[in-house]
Amino acid sequence: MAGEKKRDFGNVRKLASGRFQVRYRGPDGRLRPAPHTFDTKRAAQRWLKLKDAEIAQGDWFDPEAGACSFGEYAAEWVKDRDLTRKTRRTYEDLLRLHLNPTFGDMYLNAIKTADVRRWRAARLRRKKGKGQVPKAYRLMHAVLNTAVADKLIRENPCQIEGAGLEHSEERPVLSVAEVFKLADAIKPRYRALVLLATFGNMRWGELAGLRRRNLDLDKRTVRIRETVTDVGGLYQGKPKSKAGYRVVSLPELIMADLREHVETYAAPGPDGFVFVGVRGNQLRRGNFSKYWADACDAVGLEDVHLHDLRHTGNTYAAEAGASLRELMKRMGHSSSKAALIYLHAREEREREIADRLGERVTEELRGKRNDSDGGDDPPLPGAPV
DNA sequence: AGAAAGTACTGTGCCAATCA
DNA sequence: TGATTGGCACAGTACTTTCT
Repeated sequence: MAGEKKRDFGNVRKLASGRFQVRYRGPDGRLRPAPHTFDTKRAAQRWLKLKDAEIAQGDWFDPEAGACSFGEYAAEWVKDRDLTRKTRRTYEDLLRLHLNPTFGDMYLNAIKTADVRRWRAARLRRKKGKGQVPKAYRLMHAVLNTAVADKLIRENPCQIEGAGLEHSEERPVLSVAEVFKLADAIKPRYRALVLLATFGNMRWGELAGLRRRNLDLDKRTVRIRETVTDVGGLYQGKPKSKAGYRVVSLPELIMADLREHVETYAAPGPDGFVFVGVRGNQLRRGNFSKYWADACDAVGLEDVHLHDLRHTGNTYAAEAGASLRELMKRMGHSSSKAALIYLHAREEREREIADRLGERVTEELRGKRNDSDGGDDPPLPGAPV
């Protein structure tokens, strides 16, 4: 008591109602009332003590800090990030369509894990847009992680195991015959596009952005240097990653078609696009998809996407014995994970061949035993002729 | 190394504008 | 006047990077 001033941390007072109110001073010096009143003075003092300890340990959160709506905070979050147009757009859509209808007006500190769980369950019950749920969840998680870092909320309410995971179905692999059937069926102007997507392992955006000077018919190579994306108007971009810049060599098989295509359909000059519309306009997904659908119909293929050609071509390359590194280079992948999928496919194929081989041998042995005649079956696959 | 998070791309459908 | 093109909203998928 030697003149030491007692810290004015807070006080308890009796209200006219007979209940007790607590007020405490936060680290910022402002006096705040407790969120509720107390039956007894004892309970009120106890609460004040706990609050004191919380502040002393640096665990205190400004209760008003989280009093910012999720919608506003998320909008700022997106704005502050250095995102590409496309991603920005995706995030804005996810917020508007999936998150804000539920959380937009809620205060950050009011969102509980149970709310998130309920939201997710409701969304997953819907017929459409199920696939957007994990994406929206991940975005919300990321936004709220920032809110935690900003000390606006104590912890992230997005704590649902596996909610951010997506599993996509395996895409089909076409046979060489099917690829050529498609190439025959599609408008002649896009025949080369089908072949190049397959045997050059190219993405749509890479095909749409391909310029004549990057297609070397003598060296049989295609250089991937720029891509086209299509969001609120077309714009030129760069490949997905560093590895996306690449040179892919092409099989002789398709060179005649490519040559003919360039002579007949490509835009003029080295900077001209290899693939253009009837009126010389740059290709757009939305417009191309009709021709693609028609070709698929004509051939009787269902649920085949243009992108599947890229995978198909890669599976061919894997089956032809390309190494992991070579596959990565062809596809323009920067990590081995994606390419490993195709090696998997190759292994399965080899197992299939081995199985068939085994069956044939068994059959043949059985046949030998049954009729003494050896028969004149064709040779086994891989057997010396 | 595998899971999780983060980012960027592809696919579909519809409607309006424009061109041949 | 029908085919082509542009624009947009929404859905779906592929890939890279970071975390554990």
